[in-house]
Amino acid sequence: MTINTIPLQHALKHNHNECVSEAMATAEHLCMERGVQLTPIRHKVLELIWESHKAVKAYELLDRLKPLQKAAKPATIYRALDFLIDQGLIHRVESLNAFVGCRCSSYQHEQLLLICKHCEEVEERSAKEVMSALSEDTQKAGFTIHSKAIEIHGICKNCQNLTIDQNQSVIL
Amino acid sequence: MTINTIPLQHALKHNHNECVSEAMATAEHLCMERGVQLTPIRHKVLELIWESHKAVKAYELLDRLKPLQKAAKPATIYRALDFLIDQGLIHRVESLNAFVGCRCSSYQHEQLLLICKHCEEVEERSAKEVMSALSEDTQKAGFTIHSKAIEIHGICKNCQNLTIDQNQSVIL
DNA sequence: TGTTAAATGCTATATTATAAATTCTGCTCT
DNA sequence: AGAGCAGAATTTATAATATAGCATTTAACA
Ligand SMILES: [Zn+2]
Ligand SMILES: [Zn+2]
Ligand SMILES: [Zn+2]
Ligand SMILES: [Zn+2]
Repeated sequence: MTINTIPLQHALKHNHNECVSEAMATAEHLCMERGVQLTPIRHKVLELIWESHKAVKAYELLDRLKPLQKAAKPATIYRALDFLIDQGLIHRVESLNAFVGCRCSSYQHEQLLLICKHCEEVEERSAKEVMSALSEDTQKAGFTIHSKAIEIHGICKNCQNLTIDQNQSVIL
Repeated sequence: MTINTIPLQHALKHNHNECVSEAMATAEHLCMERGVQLTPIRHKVLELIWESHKAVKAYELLDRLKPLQKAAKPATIYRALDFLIDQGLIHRVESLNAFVGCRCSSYQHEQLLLICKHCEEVEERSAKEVMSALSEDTQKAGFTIHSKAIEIHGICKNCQNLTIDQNQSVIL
C-alpha cells in the first residue's frame, strides 16, 4: 500500500466540464448584458483559470497563454485579470497572490474562501452568519466596510477523507 | 476652512509612547520566557513597526533600518519579520503585503484586521462571534482550519468623525 | 576552550506587479 | 470613403516584493 503523493485533483471526481461551460456561459452572458467586451484574450485567460479549482498565479497563466498568444507579456495577463476581477468573474486570493474562478458571479455576493493546503483547491462560501457577525462587530467599532478578504487555510473535506481512507497514513 | 489632506496620525491623539513601551516590554518578556533571542536587529525592527499603527512594508522598514544597521539587506528584514511573526509579535497583512504590531501577543488569539483606507491604520479585533460563526461554517464544510486571514478594508471611526467635523466635506 | 547552533552578512536571483508610450482595431460621424 | 475617437493590445522598461545558498560571526554551553 503506497501513499498517494500525486498532486490531487478533486476536480476529477466531478464533471468539471460542467463547471467550465457554466462559468464561461455566465461570463459571456454577463459581459453581453453589461456592454463590456469579453475579448478573445480575456476569454482565454478565464478558461485557463477555470482549468481547475486551484488558485493560479499570474505568471503561470502567462506561461500557459503564451503558446496561444505569442505576444503575451505580464501586462497582457494583468490587464485581463483586472478586467475579470472588475466584472466579478474571478477572485484574487490575497494570501496566495493568485486567482480563482468565481462560481456565483451572476449575483452580488460576499464570500469567504476555504483554501486547502493539500490539494490547493479553493472553495467559495457565502457564510451568511459569518458576514452578519462581521457587520455587527465592525459597526460596534464604528468602521465602514468597503471590501473584505476572508481567507481560511487548512485541509478540505476530500483531503481529510483521503488520508483516512489510506490506512491512517495521515501525513498532514 | 481647508480640508485636511495631511497624512493622518490618529496615534497623535493618544499616548502612543505607552503603546510602544508596552509592546516592547511584552516582547522582551515573552522572548525571555520562551528562551528565544530578541536580538538588537529584531528589537529595532519591532520598534520601527511600532512607530505607528499603520501597516508597514518590508522595504520601507529596510530603508529605516539602514541608517542604524549599515549591513541591512532585504534578507535582514525578512528574517527579522519571520521571527517576529513566529513569536506572534506582529501580524502580516496579506492584502497589503505589509506588517503591523500585535497588541495582544501575550495570549493566544485569533483576530480580524480593520484596515482604514484613509489613515491606513490597522485595528485588531478578536470578534468572538465572527470566529465562532466561522468555526461553525467551516465545520459544515468539513474543513479543518489551520490559519485565518480576515482583513476588512474601509473607513475607521476616527476618519469618519473627521470628515463629519469638517463641515460635511466628505470626500471618501 | 572547543563545539555547536543560531544569527547575520553577502551576493545573487526569483517572483509579482506596474508605468508609459505606441500601435492596432472597431466604431461613429460627416 | 475617410477622419476622428476610444478601448484594447503591444512593447519596453522597471518597480516592488521575496527567497536561496553559502560564508562568516556570535553566543550558548559542556
Ligand atoms: Zn469543477
Ligand atoms: Zn484538499
Ligand atoms: Zn498607539
Ligand atoms: Zn482612518
